[in-house]
Amino acid sequence: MSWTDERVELLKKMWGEGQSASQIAKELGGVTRNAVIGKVHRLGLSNRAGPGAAPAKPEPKPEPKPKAAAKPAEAEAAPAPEPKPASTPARKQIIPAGQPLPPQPSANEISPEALAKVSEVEKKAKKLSLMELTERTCKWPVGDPATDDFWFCGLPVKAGKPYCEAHVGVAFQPLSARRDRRR
DNA sequence: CCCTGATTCGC
DNA sequence: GCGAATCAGG
Repeated sequence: MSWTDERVELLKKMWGEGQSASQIAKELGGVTRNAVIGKVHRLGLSNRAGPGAAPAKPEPKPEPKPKAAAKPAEAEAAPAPEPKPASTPARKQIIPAGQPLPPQPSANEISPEALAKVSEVEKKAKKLSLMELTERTCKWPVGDPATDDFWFCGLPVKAGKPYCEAHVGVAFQPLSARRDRRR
C-alpha cells in the first residue's frame, strides 16, 4: 500500500478529528499505526493544532533552568475558568441494576471543559450494547436504558480505567475543589 | 497489560 | 519517503 492522495486525505481528516493513529491505520488498512504516525510527522501535522493558531512553544533556550513543579498532593487542578452557565440539560441517566457505574455528573461541579469534551466524544462513541463491551471499551452509559436510545460509549479506554479519557475526566473528578464538607 | 504519540534509522 | 523498531509515557 502506498500513500495515495485519497489515503492521505483520509489520514488528514481522521487525524484532524482526533482519531488515534491506530484507528486511522485500521481504517486505511494495509498500514500500521507506526506508518500512520510516520506519515503524520512527514506531513508536518504532528501537532493537532492548525497552522497559525498555535504560537507553538519555541524553547531554544540552551539554559534550561525553569522551575520544579511542586505538587502538594494529587489530583489535577480543576480551575473553573469560564463562568459558563451552560444550560442544564436534565439528562436522566438511569443506571441499570446494581452495576457500579457511578457517573451522574450533575451533583458535582464538573469543569465545563470536561463536559464539553464528553458531549463531543459522544458523537464519536461506538454506541455499543451492553454485551459488546469488553475489558477495554468505555463503559460510560448514555441515554435512557428504558428506551432504545441507550448505549455505551465504547471508545477505547485509557489505562486500566473503565472509561475512555473523556469520561474518566468526569467520572473520577477529583473532589478537591469542593471538599469543604464540614460534617 | 493495554494503549498513546515521538523518534530513530536502515531501507 | 517510508515504516519497523524503539522509546517514553498514561
